Amino acid sequence: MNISGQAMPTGDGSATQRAYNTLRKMIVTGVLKPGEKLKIDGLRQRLDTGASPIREALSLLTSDNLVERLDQRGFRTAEISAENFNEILTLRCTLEDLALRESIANRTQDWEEDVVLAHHRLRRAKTEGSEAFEEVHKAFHMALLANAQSPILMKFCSQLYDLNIRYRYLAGSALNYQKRDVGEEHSGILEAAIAGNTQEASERLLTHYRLTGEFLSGLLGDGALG
Amino acid sequence: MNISGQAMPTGDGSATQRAYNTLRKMIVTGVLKPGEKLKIDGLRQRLDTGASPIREALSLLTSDNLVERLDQRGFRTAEISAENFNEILTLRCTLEDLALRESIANRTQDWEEDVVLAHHRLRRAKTEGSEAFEEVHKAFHMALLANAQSPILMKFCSQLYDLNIRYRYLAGSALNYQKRDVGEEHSGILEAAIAGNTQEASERLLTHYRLTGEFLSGLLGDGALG
DNA sequence: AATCAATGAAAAATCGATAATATTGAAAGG
DNA sequence: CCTTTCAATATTATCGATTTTTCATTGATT
Repeated sequence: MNISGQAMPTGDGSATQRAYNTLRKMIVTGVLKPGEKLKIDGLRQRLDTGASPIREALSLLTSDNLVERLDQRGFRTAEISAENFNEILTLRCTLEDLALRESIANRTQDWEEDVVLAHHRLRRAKTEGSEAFEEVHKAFHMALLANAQSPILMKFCSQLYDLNIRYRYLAGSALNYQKRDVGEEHSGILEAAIAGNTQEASERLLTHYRLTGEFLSGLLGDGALG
Repeated sequence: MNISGQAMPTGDGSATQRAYNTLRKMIVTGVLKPGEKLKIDGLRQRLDTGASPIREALSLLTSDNLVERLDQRGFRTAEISAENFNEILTLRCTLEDLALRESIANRTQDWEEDVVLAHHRLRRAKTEGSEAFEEVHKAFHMALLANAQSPILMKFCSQLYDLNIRYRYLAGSALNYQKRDVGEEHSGILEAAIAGNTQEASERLLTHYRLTGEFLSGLLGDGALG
């Protein structure tokens, strides 16, 4: 398991793992649209690989809730909906809250350093919305939770993070209209966490998520997405 | 998705799905031991099918945390440990508590009938420990949660249920030495749930899990398992 | 006009064979 | 005696071809 807690194949070892990484990115970033039929042959050509790696990668993605498998009728990307989004947001808040509190309860110097480092990288990554930014953003949030010593919980959080970020990508540039100081929000969470201030860290984290959540939820309700 | 909320292939349609169902059962029931190497060729012969369905089934099981995928070194069943067990128990209690409360909050006549029916089938299934019993037992617990209207949460609970039941199977007959009236525990949960008594239902459910949990945890600590 | 069955095309699922990779065990060297 | 190296073996991963299933279209029948 990698740093994010996701059961993500490492690097570019096998064709299956390359396919998994590529497809996951394509779905999360919206290159493959929600509900889109995923034809094996099309993907095979697109990723320049055989059918077996594609099928295996899609099987893995099925259990990440990013792909649906229809018995004998192939695969398609998961649909989006306001209900689905709200479910993700709610679960995320519950599980990350749990993980963060546990993480802080177990806090060690090593963990504090990891979190500070992750935060530094996040600050350095200027362009919000870019692929590089999203990567360090996720890394920061996962680092906060990593000390909970709970691999399954981490995996759930990582999965939910990806499901959520998919909606962020779909909203695209609309998100930039938000008048928020996200950097300030991150710093606040970091400070509270390393100070061992569980309650405040949790509140700040959940607010951080809910602010984006309400905004996206509004877009979904208007039918601006999908 | 089926009644349990698990992303389980339906029936015996494709070879992949048969393989998935069979392998999952074999792992959960301990026919395949924890940490055991899963050689493609061996399974291929054992299940009388090709390598592709086996590999796909194993990929699916990977994301259920029942199988580990080692880059270019094949598959093996997930290891067991006291930490892993405790993590499963803790998460299960948190998530099922959440789901049950939501389920009760949304309660409808249809749901009540579903739960009563599931409970009846559970009572009728005499022989505890048998495969048939375990099936209706899971069905009962999932029925309790089903009304939470939260597919992802259901899937998590179903997954955790299977992970947990695996330890129960490994403990095997040792469990029978417990002096408990499990039937009474189930009835208590049922009554509280359909009466809309959220707090009591939740407490009874968690006690139900923790009683078994403590017992199993004891066995694990003694090194009686694994 | 609507329903149903047959047909052909498209796609998915599966198989068998091959290529790539890891593991094992024996021999050589320190 | 232990470690390292290398070849033989076992196993995984992947490909290309075949089989099976689904889907869409057409034409017949009620």
